[in-house]
Amino acid sequence: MVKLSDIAKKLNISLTTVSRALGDYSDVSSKTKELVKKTAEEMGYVPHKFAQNLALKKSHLVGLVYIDDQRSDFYQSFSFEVIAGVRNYFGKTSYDLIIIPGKQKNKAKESLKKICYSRGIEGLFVVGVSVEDPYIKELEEDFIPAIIVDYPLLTKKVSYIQSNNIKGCELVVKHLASKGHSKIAFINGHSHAAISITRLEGYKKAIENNGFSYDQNIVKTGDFSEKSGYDAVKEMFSKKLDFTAVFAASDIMAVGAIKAIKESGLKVPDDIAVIGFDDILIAVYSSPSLTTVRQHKFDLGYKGSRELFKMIENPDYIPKSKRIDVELIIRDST
Amino acid sequence: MVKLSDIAKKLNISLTTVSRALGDYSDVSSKTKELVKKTAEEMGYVPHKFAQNLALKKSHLVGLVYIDDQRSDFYQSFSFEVIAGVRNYFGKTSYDLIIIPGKQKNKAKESLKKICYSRGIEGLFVVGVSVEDPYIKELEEDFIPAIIVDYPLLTKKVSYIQSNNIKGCELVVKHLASKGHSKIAFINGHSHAAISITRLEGYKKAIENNGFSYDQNIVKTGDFSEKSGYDAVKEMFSKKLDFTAVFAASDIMAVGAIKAIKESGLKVPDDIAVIGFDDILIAVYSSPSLTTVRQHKFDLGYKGSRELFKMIENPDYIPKSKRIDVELIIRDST
DNA sequence: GTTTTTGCCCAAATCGCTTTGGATAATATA
DNA sequence: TATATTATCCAAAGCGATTTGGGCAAAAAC
Repeated sequence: MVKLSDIAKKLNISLTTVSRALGDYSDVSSKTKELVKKTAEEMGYVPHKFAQNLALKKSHLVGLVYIDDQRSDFYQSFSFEVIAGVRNYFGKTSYDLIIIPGKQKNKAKESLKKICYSRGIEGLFVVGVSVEDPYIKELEEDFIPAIIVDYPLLTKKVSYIQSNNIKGCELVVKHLASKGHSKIAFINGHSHAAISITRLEGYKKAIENNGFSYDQNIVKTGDFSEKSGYDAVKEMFSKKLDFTAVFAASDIMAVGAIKAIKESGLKVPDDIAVIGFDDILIAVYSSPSLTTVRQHKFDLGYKGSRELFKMIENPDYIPKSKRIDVELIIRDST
Repeated sequence: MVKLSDIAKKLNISLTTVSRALGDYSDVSSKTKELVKKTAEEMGYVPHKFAQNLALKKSHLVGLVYIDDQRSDFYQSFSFEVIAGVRNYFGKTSYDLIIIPGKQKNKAKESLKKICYSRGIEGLFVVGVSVEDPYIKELEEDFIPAIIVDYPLLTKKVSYIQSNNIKGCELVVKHLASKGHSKIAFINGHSHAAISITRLEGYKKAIENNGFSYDQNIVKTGDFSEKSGYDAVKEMFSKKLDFTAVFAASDIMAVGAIKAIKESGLKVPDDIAVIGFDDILIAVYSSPSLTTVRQHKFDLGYKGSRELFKMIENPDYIPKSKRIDVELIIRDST
């Protein structure tokens, strides 16, 4: 590896001058600058980031915290796209993305703080951690700028971003209402996810806004899995509850719901309409294809990163929480 | 941040001794060692990796190169799981994973070499790059240990890992044969993917092994997209070609094939059986659910990383290419 | 009672870069 | 002509660790 001192030696000038020439400082003559730059190029000089970072006390590193639990079908689709947004945004900056090691069986998680301090990480982008994740506790200590997806934590250094869930619910109910549905069952996700609360709230609000009455009986709690969607519908059938549409808080649960409905000899959407939430890949390929609320996952990552970037670059910046617009994607299940 | 010198000052011993005590060197008395360790703990000392790396000339960084092209449904499912394996493996080592910036529109990709050199990256895990990707050219220069998924490049420092595609094809044909099929159409992926060649070869071999004859007419080339699977089947229908089963080189194309078959009023699997490749999420949720060759994506990542690790730790190690076993997952489409 | 070994500790150099605080010579000002 | 500016350049001090090569006293060997 060629280093500054190599260039200096070759050109018979000081290392300092080489450094300053490459940095376009004004106290280097343009002749020298050009010469240095040309030689640097020729010699294939590439600055050594570690050394730079050490000297500058800046790591230019953003940590990426995410879940890749194999059992979680959802995060596979969701996180990947969010991360694509993060990657895209930071790809344009001078920051690199480093993956924070995930859970290791047997081994207790290393503390976030240690990980960050030891690598000089300057900010954290967090997606897919659940309420009880120990990382959340640490984040609350407010020791590093961070942006969290779907977990409402707002402190001096930490903020969050999420889709406009309330609007999503409103869109769903309005759409179903326009199709003549008034008895809309709701299958919510588990309470480990902060969004579940919001979505329930959104559902209630939308039900009322559209002049329907909230019926506790047709509101079920699943766990975002296909089976839980399936079970919820089965249960409502067995109780002979009255509903003509099912709104599931995730596409995967919606798919489960459809399965249960089909098994009962009913048709989607003719007998019962089904709507999901997320618009992950499955929504397109399920049959019937799924009407759903699209979350702009890439944007969650991209715009969240933009906010994080501001926080990192300007320590005085007070972060705001962000809300990303959602969109109703109408397909064959309604 | 507390550093070695802080501990040294507090304990009134030299910085050297502190460093060596923490490093468990034998030339430090056990009394001092304990004392140092205790104080380090108390003071919340965390070693500064940059400084360590600078001194050790080791970055402990592995670069992750992958595609997150939004149009590519496949890589979303595939890469994520592979990366999960990579993350899991390296999570157990002292190496961190850094994400190599992806393509930026307008901006030419920075050369891999520069990226690696400037960050001192010690190895590369590559997944999802296509044949004509400029990165591949650079990798051929053999400048850094690397493992590539599904691209057969074997040099002194670079190796690859892939599923046992040949066996996958064999399993498929044998399974279909056992169901009484002998006219098995094949929809291959595009030739930008190195695996397409292997899979075609595997198909041919399997066809012959099972005593059938290879019929050029029912072998089509798609591009891994749903539409291409759909089109291929439509075309074969329009040509009134004779086949009772379709083997698609990807689940997504298989889904397209199913769609085309259904549209023609035929039933899957009763009239025509369909088999895919990959076993991505969609396979479970499509209807009928898809019989497919499961690639153990996590293993590709995990075992590939293990090989990469060896290559990094031991520069003399001659890398071998790896083959990961596949598994036929029988569902409702056959 | 010397000499050697051993145990324990540390000053200083190094990794590759940035930055501070002059130094020097050329140019402008008085 | 003497002085003040300005334009260029550079030596040296960090950044926070590791490592080399002694140093020194106590213990072991002679």
